[in-house]
Amino acid sequence: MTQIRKLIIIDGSSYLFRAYHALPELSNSKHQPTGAIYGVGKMLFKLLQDHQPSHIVTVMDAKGKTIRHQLYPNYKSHRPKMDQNLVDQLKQVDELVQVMGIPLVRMTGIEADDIMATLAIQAQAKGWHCTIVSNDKDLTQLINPQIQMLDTLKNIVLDEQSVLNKYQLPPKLIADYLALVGDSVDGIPGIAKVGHKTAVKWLQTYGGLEQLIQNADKITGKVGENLRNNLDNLKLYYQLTCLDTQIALDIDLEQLTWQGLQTQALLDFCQRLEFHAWPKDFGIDNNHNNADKRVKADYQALLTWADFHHYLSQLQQSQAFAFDTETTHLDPLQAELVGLSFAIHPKQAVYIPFNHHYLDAPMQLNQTQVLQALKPLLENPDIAKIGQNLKYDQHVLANYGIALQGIGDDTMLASYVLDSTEKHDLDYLAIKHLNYTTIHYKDIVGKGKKQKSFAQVDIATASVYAAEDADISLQLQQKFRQALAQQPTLQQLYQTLEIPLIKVLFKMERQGVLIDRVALSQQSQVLSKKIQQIEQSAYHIAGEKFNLASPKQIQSILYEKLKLPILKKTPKGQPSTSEEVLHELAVNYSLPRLILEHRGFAKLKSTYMEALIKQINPKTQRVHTSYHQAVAVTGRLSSVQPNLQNIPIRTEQGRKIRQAFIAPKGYKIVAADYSQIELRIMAHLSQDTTLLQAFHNNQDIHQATAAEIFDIALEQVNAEQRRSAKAINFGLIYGMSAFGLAKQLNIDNKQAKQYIERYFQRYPQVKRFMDQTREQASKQGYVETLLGRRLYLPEINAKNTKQRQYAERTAINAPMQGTAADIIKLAMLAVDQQLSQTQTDAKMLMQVHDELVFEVAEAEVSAFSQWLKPIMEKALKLDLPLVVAIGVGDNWEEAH
DNA sequence: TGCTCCTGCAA
DNA sequence: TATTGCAGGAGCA
Repeated sequence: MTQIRKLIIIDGSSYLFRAYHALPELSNSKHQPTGAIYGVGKMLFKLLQDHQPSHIVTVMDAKGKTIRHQLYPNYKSHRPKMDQNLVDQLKQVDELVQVMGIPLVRMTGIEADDIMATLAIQAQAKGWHCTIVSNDKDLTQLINPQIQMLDTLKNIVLDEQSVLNKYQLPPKLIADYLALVGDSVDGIPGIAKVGHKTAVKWLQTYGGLEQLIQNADKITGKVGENLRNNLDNLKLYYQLTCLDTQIALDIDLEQLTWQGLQTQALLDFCQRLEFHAWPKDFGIDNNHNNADKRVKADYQALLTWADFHHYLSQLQQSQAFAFDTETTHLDPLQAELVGLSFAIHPKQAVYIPFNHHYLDAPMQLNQTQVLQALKPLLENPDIAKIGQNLKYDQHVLANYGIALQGIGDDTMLASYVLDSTEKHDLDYLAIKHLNYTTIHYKDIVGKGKKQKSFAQVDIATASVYAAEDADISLQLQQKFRQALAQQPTLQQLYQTLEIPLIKVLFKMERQGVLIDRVALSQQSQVLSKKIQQIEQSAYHIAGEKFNLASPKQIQSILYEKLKLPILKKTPKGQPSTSEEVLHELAVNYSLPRLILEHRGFAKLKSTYMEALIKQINPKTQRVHTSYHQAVAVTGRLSSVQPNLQNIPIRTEQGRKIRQAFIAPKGYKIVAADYSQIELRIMAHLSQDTTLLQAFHNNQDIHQATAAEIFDIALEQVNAEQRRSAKAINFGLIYGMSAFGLAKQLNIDNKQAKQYIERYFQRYPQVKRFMDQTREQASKQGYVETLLGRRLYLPEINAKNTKQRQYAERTAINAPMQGTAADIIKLAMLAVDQQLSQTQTDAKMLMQVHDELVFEVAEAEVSAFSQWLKPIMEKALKLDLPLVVAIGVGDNWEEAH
C-alpha cells in the first residue's frame, strides 16, 4: 500500500514580508536586525509542527528581471524598494530555511510564482496532495481538488468552493479576472471602468477571456468601448496574470523531502542570532528534561485580608519589589486606581483589585484600608521600587495622598539609556529581552467604541494582566541591571541623572503652569474675525468658496483653476502649498498671501488657543503637561498634552500666547536660558582655538563668525553679514550642505559652498571634529555625548546614500544636541536640590530644551535669581564659560 | 473611528 | 538636499 504524499510549497516572499511587517523591528546586541528572521522561524516551526509534511519546499524570487518584465516594463515597477532593514536579513533567512531542513529553490529569470505553479502541477500529476502556503491571489488560479492554498497568518484554507464564494468564479478563471480588473500589487492596470461586478458578469456569460474577446462587439456602453480599444493590452495582461506551469525545472519532486530540523546547525544559528529561547521552544536543547521545563508563572489575586496581610509582610521584609498601578485613565491626573500589582520574585506576582465594577463582581478588599496599609511601604525610601514608567505611578499614588519614595529602577529608562533608538514599551521589551509575549492592554479592554474601563474588566483576566506587568518589569530590571553593569558610563548616566530626574519632572507636571484663560479666549475671538475676513477676500479672488485649511483644495484652486506655476512638490508628489512656496507665489499673486495669513491665524487659534484652553485642569486652572523622558533619541525631553516646548514666540500674534502663561498673585515668572549652548558645546568638543577664544571674550558669536568669514573687523560686520553667519552657525549644528545653506540664504550654490569652505578655513578644528565624529560613528556604530550618552546609528555604513547621509548628519548633530540635554538635566537636578535646601518659595514649571521657567514668590525673586544663574552655569564644567540669561515678569513673554 | 498626509510651531 | 520633537485639520477607508 502506498501512502499518499503531501507536498507543502511555501511562497517565501509572501512569508518574508508578512513576518517582517507582523513583528516589531527586533535586533540583537550587535544591532543586526532580526525581526523578519525571527518571524519566519516561528512561522516555519509552527507549520512543520502542525502539518508534519513528508515533502516541503520554499520558493523564493531571484534577483533581477523576469520574462514578465520584458513583456511589460511596468510590471511590479511601482513597488517601493525593500527596506534596508529587511535586505540585511535576507541571507540569514536563507540559512534559517536550510537549518530547518527545508529545501530552498530560486531560479534566475524565473518568477517564484511560476516555479510554484509548475511544482504544484507536477505533484498533482503524480497523484500527490499539495498545499501552497501564501496569501497571493495570483496563486488561487492553481486551486483544484488536489491543490489547496493555506494562509497561515489568518489560518484559512482556500479550496475551490471558497474561491467560488469569494470571487463568484472558479479558480481557472482567476487569471482572466485579474487581467480584466487589474492587479495594483503587480502594476497591472486592467481595463478602465471594469471592476469586480463587470468582470464576473462577462466571464460568467462568455466562459472565459478568449470568448469574451471574440464577443467584444456585443458589449455596449463606455465599458464596451474601453474593452474593444484595449484588446491587445488585455491579451498582454493575461500573459502577466496567467501562471506558467511548464517551467523546465531540474528538480525531482522526491528530492523535496523534509529533512527534519538540522539540530546542530540550528543550535549554532540560534546562538549567533541570539534567539536563546528557540532551542527550548523547538525541543532541541540538550537538557530539556523535566528539571528544566519552563516554569509557569504564579499569578494570584488577593481577595481576602488574610492573603493580603500575608503578602504585605513579605513586601515589608523585601529590599526591593516591582509594582504597577491599574487605573481608569491614561492621563495620570485624571486616573483613578482600580488595583495594584506587586512582584518580589520573578514569575511570582499578585494583583490586589479593589475597584472593579461589573455585574457579579466578587467582593474586593476595601481600597482605603489597602492603601493605608501600603502607604508606609510605598513611602519608605529604603525599599527600592521597580517599575515601568514610575512617574506615572507616582502621580496616581499622589492622587491618593501617597508620596512614593525609594524609586530604584525604571525599566523604561534603563532601556532608553542602553539604546535610545529602541522602543521602550513593556510589551516590546518583554519580547526583545525575555522572549515573552505579554497580554496586550487593548486585548483586555477592547478598542474604539467598545472599549471598557479597566474597572469593568473581570478580575480573573485583570489579575493575570496586572500581575504580569509587575513580574515582567521585575524580570527586565534584573536583565538591565546586568547590562548596565557592563557599561559603567551608561550606568552612571542612568543612576545619577535619569532616575533622579523622574522626581523633578513629577513635581513640574504636578505643579502645572497657570494660564490666563480669559485672555486666550478673547484673543481667539479676535482671530476668528480676521480669519473670516480673509476667507471672504479669498473666495472673491478664487471665484468660489473653498476650504482655506485644506491643502488639497488649495492645490486645485491655485494650480488647476488659476494655473499658478508649481514650484515644488511634496514627498508624495503632490504640488506643495507650503509656506515657502506660497511666499514665493505671493510676490506675483494675491491669493497665496491670503492663504498664508489664514494659515498663520488658524494655527494659532486652533493649536494654541482652543487646544490650550481645553487642556486647563478645572481643579487647578493650570495646564499640566507630561514630559516624556524616553522618546527623543538624542537625550532631550519631549512634552505632550499639551506640548509646552513649541509655544510661539517669533510673531507678534504668537507672543500673545506666551502672555497667557502667567504667575499667580504675589508671584513672578522667572525664565532662565542658556545662551548659544549648542555652539558652545561645539567649541568645547572641537577645541577650536578661534571659537573658544570668541566665547571666552564673550563676543556676539554670529558677529564674530561674520568677521572671520568676511575677513573684516568686528565692528564692520553689517546686519546682512551677521545673518549669513548665523545661518552658517546653525547649519553646522545640523550637518547642513551647501545646497541647504544656499536655500536658507537665498544665494547660489557656489557662493554657499564658498562660505562653508571659508568657515572651515577659519575654524579648522571644527572641520576636524566633524570628520572625526563621522569616522568614529562609522567605526563603532554610535556617537556619544560628553556624559557618554549613546546614540546608535546602524545606517551610518548603509549603501543607500540617502540613508547614510542622514545618519551622518545625525552623527554630527547628536553629540551637541545631546550634550545640551545632559547639561540642562544636570542643572534641573542641581536647582531642585537647592530649592529644597533653601526652602525657597519657588517652583520649577517648564523645561524648553535650553530654558527653565519658574514661578517665584515676589519677595524671593532677587535672591533666587542670584543663586540660580551660577548653579545653571556650573552644571557641567567645559573649557569655556556657559552663560545663562535670566528674565523676570508677570508672564512668560515678559520674562523671556 | 483610526490612519496617513500635509503643514507648521519650538529649541 | 539642516537636527530633534508634537499636534491639528483634511481626507479616506
